[in-house]
Amino acid sequence: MTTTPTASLAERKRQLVADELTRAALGLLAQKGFDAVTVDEIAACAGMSKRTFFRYFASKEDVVVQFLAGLGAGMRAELASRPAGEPPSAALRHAVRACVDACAGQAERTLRVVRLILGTPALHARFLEHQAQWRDELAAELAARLGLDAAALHPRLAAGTALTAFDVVLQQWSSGDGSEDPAALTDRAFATLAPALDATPR
Amino acid sequence: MTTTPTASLAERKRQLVADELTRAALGLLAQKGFDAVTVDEIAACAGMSKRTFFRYFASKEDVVVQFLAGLGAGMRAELASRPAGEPPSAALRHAVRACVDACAGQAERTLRVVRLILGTPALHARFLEHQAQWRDELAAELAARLGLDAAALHPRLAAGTALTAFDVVLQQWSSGDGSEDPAALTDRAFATLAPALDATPR
DNA sequence: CCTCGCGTGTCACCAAGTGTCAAGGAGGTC
DNA sequence: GACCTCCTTGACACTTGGTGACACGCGAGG
Repeated sequence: MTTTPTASLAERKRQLVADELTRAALGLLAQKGFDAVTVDEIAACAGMSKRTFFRYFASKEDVVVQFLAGLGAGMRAELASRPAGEPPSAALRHAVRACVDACAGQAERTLRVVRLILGTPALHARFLEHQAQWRDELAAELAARLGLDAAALHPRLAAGTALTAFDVVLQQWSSGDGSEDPAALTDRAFATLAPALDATPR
Repeated sequence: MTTTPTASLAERKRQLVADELTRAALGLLAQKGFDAVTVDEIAACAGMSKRTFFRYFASKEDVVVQFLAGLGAGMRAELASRPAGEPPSAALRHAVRACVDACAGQAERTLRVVRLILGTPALHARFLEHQAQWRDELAAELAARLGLDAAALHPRLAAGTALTAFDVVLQQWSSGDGSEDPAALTDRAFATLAPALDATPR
């Protein structure tokens, strides 16, 4: 049940196809723009049919946005792994930093994708939708840390505020030439926001 | 205020048709769900053709989201009209309050629309896209007030944080039975966030 | 009476997705 | 090697969102 070699093989084959589709898609989309490329084109460029594309990605937006899919999970995991005594501002800062550092790690690739997303309304919308999901998850994690109700105002506000910082940092980073250090931007943002994040909820 | 009567007449006719389409759409969508209603249906219910629908609304999402379209402009106008000496937290609070009060003014209608939006991924995405636009506008206004660069970190953070508050308040309000006072929620949220909004940018 | 402008309906068309079915390859059994 | 089974894929048809082109009807003004 754990990891039979056959399952692992099938899984790797699947991953291979997905990677090829992603590669073809990112290349074409970055070059010609989101609306000017059809799914048929992407599939043909990857050497398969449109139907296969949709077996791997739920939508044309998905192939771009899923490139960032792991970030949300990583952020929540990082937040969950922070020591319990740490103030929320520091814990959230580390969580966002985990994300930002992952992005900065493959800077040129990430920059291309982020610019594509921020410059394409349809993609931006999907990205924000993902972020809304992350916000709920971060809020739940935060509520657990603080012993509060997950539906309360404060954890949601704090999670949303932290994600706003992430958003602004991405925007700032991608609008420049990429030379600005996103980690430093993140720390500056959290220095401003810390008092609100650590406030005692009434 | 009114310009020439002829232009006003055409404008009012247009508005009439748009209202009829909106009415038909909101009725059907709230009743059957977003995906279960086709544009053909909406148009037929309003007594016109699909083509006409798309002459009034850019997309199926638009007919729902445009119902809230004025909010962003109202928020920015309110922010612009606040006295220059007021601290950012108070000015932003009043701006968001203007929005929230407008929503609370037609509570049952707004609640229906907001629940529809928050419960439909496609609509939620479009809504967030609008909000991103508002954020840029609020940041620009704020930068002008504070004499900062509109692309700087601080105005964007403050605008995003204020909108997070708006978002959380809407979410909280719509998830309850509507009896909770959104204005009070807004004030509580801003009480937490104020120190971050009024912080001096470095 | 004509015609000009405007809004609308009709039709054709493209692209995003989805359901369905048949073909083919990888692996296991006799 | 023959057979069977599972899984992936391609081909095709279909629905729906959305757009472009054109024709029709109608009121205003010559």
